[in-house]
Parts: sequence; structure tokens; C-alpha cells
Amino acid sequence: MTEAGSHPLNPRKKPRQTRAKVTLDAIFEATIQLLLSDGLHRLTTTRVAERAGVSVGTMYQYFPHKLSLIYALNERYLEALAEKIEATCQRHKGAPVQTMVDALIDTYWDAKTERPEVTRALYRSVAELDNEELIEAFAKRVDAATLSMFDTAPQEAFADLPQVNLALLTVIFGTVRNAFERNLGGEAERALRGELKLMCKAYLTTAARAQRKQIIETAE
Amino acid sequence: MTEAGSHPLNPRKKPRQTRAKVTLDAIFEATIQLLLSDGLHRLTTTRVAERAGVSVGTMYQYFPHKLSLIYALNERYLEALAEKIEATCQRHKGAPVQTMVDALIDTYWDAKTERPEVTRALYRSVAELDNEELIEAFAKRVDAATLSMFDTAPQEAFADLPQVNLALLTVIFGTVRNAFERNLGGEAERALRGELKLMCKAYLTTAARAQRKQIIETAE
DNA sequence: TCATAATATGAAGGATCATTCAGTTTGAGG
DNA sequence: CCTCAAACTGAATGATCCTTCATATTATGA
Repeated sequence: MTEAGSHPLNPRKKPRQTRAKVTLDAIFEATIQLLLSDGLHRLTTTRVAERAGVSVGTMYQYFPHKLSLIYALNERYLEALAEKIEATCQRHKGAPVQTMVDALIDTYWDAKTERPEVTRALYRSVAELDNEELIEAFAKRVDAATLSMFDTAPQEAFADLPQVNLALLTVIFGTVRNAFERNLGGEAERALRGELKLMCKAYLTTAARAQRKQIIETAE
Repeated sequence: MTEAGSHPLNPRKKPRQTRAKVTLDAIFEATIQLLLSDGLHRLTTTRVAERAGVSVGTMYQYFPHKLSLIYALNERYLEALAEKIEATCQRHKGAPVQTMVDALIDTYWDAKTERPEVTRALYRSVAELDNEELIEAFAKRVDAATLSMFDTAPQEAFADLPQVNLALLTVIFGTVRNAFERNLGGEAERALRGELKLMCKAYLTTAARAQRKQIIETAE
């Protein structure tokens, strides 16, 4: 679907000199701006180049085609996001699960809220991509990070931690996405974040309780 | 963003004769098929017409431009979905909240799972639209339906039902969307649905408990 | 049956764009 | 300072595609 093209999505070459790095940054920034102001279907290689202050040809030195530019942009964004999440997970190893969940939600939500318009634009642009690999890679990475964090939670045991972990991530990420899609006002958004935290924590409590019961039953 | 065009998104005219209704259906079905097989950026007015077995000109009798076709398609889909949800809400008035939540989640998830590929294709296509109105109208309608359902829940009181309602909907819809985006296997998907139900019910329980406490405090 | 409205046709116009490549400029290392 | 590779240029190419409109076909109901 959406066809990755017979050409690879990967960049053509990496910048070796400083000016090339500057150029690349300019291209990415221009892409974001155009995505913001005009949307993906108005985004033109010529316009990107123009806005970035380079020529079209330059773009094609780094990207084999237009989609690969969008792809790289999202890759970059997800990379940064994954790093933030991993850092948070590291920082909260051994903490109570409640703290973990709050931190996870805050990290993710804050990251998305930092530049809300960009977030929205990227959510949109990624839909046009052959994004399975991208999403999958990101998901695997985050799965692993949070899993290893929850694994260190004291006084908690879950029958199926991976399942609980997957559920939490899907719910959190999905909720945030939907919140952005609905463009809730700042107040409603803040309230929603609180409810989401409540919900996740309530879930963890009952999930742990169920596990305790299961252990008891097994012992009998 | 994405520009609705200076032209309106609304259809040009409604079919009066039977053959016109047939034509319209064929056009919609062809659109879905092309969305499925080639993705939005390969979807061409000519190709849609061809697949539908009509001429391009015919399409333009009903839709002022290509985007309005996509728009109408999503409108149609959301209309059907909203109806299902409203029916479920009607059917469960007065039931215990646990039952309500289960029914709501099942209705939504089942509807999305009925034709998973179509769901995915529409999720993608709607991203290219100026979809705020569309989403907002759907959201308002569903909000109202579920709100009036939860309002009839016996033995439950929530400090801020609208807020709880919004939270539930955002979480449920977001989770389902994310589950589709990640293309989880059927097994993982089923498990996730169960966890989502658990989570929502755990949330409702603690939300109601908090309210009870609040009432007591107020009474003192 | 006939007049009129509804529907359908599809070639042609007009515009936009992605992508290339032959040639130029700039930087780095010796 | 000189050489070579890296980086950059942008007009030209070739293709795709949306949309229109003058014309043709089909239904309706009087």
C-alpha cells in the first residue's frame, strides 16, 4: 500500500562536510514548515528546496524521492521520542509503579505537546507512508524500555507482564493521538491527562490484585 | 491545512433516479477498493471511474472534486458507525456500568474489525482531509449517546460525568486506532481488548469510589 | 407518445510536479 | 597553492492527472 516505490526509502548518502549537515537541517525544517502551512499534498520538492534555500538537485543528493524525505523526517522524530522515553524508563527503575506510569505518561504527552502543530502534521504525514517498519521499530524499542522498567517495580507481580505492558502502551499512545486529533482545548487536555493516569493506575492495581489471587489459588 | 479548496466539500447533487444511486454506490465501492490496493496518492479520478464502470464526467456530477469524494466516503462510514454506537447505548440504558463499558468497547471494536483493511484505509485517507468538522460532528454525536447511557447507570455517581465520559471515549477510540496501526496479530488483539475492558472498569470503580468519598466529605 | 429533466460520456485543455544531469562552485588535504 | 572529491545548481524532460463541456443517452410523467 501507498507503495514504497521500487526505490529504497533510505537516504542516498550522508553528509560529510559541515555545510551539508546545515543543508540537511534546512531541508528538514523547510519540510516541517510546509507540512504545517500547506499539508502533505501541497508539499512540493521545489517548494521544499526553495524554502530551505537550496536547489532541488541538492535534495535529490540526499533523498532518492519525495517520500523518502517524509520518511526520514518521521524517523528522526521517532528517534528523538524513543530516546526520551528510554531516558525516563532508566530514571524510574525501582520506583513504585504509580510513579512509573505517571512519568511515562508525562514524558510522552509533554513530548507531543511541545510543538503541537508539528505533532499533528507528522501524525498526518506518516499516514501516507509505508510505515509499518517505522512504527514497528519504534514500538519494539519502547516496548523493551518500559518492560524492563516495570520489571523492576517493587512489591508488584503481574501474571503476564508483557501483556500488561503492551496494553499500557497502546492505551497511552492511542489516547494521546486521539486527544490531538480532537484538538481539545488546553483545559480539557489537561483534565484528560489526569484521567488517563487514574485509569492506568487503577488498571495496574487490579491487575496486580488478580495476580496475587492467582498465586494463592495455585498454592492451594 | 490540507486546504478544503475554495470549493465546498459537499456533494454537488443527490441522486434522484435509481440508476444514479447505483452509480454512486459503485463509485464509493471503487474508491474503497482503490484505497485498499493502491493507497490515496495513487487514487485517480480516472481510475475510480474506470473501476466503477462509469466515466469521469459522471463522478463530477456528484462531487465537485476528488477530495470531496474521500470526504463523503468517510462521512458515510462515520454515519454508520455512529448509528451502531447509538443503538448500543439505547439498548444498555439502565444496565450496570460494567455491562455498558463492555458493550461499548465490543461495538466499536467489532465495527472496526469487520473489514479491517477498509478500516485501515479509511484511517489513512482521513488524514489527508480537512477533517475537523467531520471528526467533531462524530465526536459530539457519540459523546451525547454515551453520556445519556451512563447517566442511567444505577448505583453510580461521578463527580464529573462528562469528564469521565470524554476520558472513556478518547481512551477507547485511541486504543483501537493504535491497535490497528500496529497491526497486532488476532491473538494479541483479542487479549488487548480484554485488558482495555479491565482498565476501563477499574477506572470507573475508582472514579465512583472517589465520588462517594467526596459526597461524604461534603456532608461533614 | 413527446417534452423535459436527469444522467452519462470521454476527448481535450491546462496545470502541476517529480526527477535528471551536465556543468559549476566550494571545501579539504597534501 | 593545487587537486580531487564533495556539494550544489536549475533548466529541461516527461509524465501524470484534475477538471470541463459539448454532446449523447435514458427515464419520467403528462
